[in-house]
Amino acid sequence: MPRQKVKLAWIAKVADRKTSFRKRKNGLMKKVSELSTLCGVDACAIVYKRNDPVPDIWHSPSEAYRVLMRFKSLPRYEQTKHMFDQEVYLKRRLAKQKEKLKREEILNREKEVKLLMYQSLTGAKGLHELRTEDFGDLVRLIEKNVKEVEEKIEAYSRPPTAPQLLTSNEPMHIDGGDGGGDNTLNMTIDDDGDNNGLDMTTIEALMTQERFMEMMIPTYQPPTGDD
Amino acid sequence: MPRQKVKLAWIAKVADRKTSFRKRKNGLMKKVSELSTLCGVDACAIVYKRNDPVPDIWHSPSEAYRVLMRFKSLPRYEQTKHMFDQEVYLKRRLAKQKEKLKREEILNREKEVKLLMYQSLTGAKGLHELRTEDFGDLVRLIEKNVKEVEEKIEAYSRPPTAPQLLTSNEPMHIDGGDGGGDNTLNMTIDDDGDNNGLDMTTIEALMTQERFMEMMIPTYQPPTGDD
DNA sequence: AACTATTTATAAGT
DNA sequence: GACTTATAAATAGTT
Repeated sequence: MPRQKVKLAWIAKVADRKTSFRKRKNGLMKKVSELSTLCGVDACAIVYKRNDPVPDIWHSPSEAYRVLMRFKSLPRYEQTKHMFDQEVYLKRRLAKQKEKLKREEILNREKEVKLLMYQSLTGAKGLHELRTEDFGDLVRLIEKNVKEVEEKIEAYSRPPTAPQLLTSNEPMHIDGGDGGGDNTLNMTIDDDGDNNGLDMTTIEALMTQERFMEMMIPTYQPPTGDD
Repeated sequence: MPRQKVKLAWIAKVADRKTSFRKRKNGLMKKVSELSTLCGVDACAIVYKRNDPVPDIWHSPSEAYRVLMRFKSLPRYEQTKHMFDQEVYLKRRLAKQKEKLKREEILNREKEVKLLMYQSLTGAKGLHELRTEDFGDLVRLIEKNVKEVEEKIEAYSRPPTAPQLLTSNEPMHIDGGDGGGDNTLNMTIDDDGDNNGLDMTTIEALMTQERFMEMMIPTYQPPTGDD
């Protein structure tokens, strides 16, 4: 798959197919050999080239034969028990990929909403331009941020003469706790549908508070006359 | 083989071996699948895990069974005809690697001798310091260079009013003709043992000729008073 | 199992 | 087809 990612489909051009076959058969045989050596297991591979009744087989003749006999002596049920087929195999890979995609989509959604929030706060985009489906998520993100800011204020305003004993498994954290790498407003959107009364009025009130905006956006500059 | 190149030997640590087995079996199955899809061939792989009588097998149950029956129906001679075994396989790889090594050694030797030549020419190393076994090769290299320089001089000094008709399969070439990539003094040492009379005196005579040295070494500076 | 630094495998091109 | 090269894939060790 170098130079270009190849589609997993029958190679139409004869020359290309032959070349690919030769290379990949060698690679496969090497892999079988390595697996067998490294892990000390019986393994064999059989490959029939087109128009050639004699297959290429990996493993010493005696061992391959032994492996095959071992297989043949199993009852049919056990033979097919651990067999993959194209469909089962691809379904597994597909399921795995879908899971991965889902994770990525969640992360993307977080970034999307965060961007919306910044755009709203800086006035680059008015709240009336928001799509309805974005609104709920945006509200939840803002609630989360507000809550964290409040916790931060609470933590800082606590009298230093009476330091709270922090337990080791609950350090004073202000991060969303989703395991994100950076420490800047990185928080998950808990999609539990619980919109507890934060509405447009609240948001617009927050937006008028420069102190809040300064905390939310490190690079925010309050409007001055010389702009 | 990431993080560290692994030795092709039985993995002693159980946990490592199990991990490697799982990963590599998956990889192998994927490879068989790809080979089968891309090249449209019948292929199957059978892997017996330790202490498990039921093997993991690649391919749809029906196809794998067909492949195995196809194999079983062959006469024993044909069955073993294309079989690899560890020994044969490793011998092939070894032979290939040895060939490669030989080529590299030849190229290394060329570079070594070329370096000796430069060192001798610049006086960084006196001819009396040369090991006997290097001397023959050095002489042959110098002879080759001299011959090529003479041919070049001949080619340039030919009267332009009577241009020679060059045949297409014999263009005016001054390179050593060994297929080397660059055009700078790249030539093979023909190890035919034919040392036809070029001796220390000839070499030392050449070394006193600044014009020759300038041609041999592009960066050569003739000694001046301000050095 | 997910991640990541590396080594391998390999598609094109020569 | 063998070699080279640039790139995709596999995977050893780590967390």
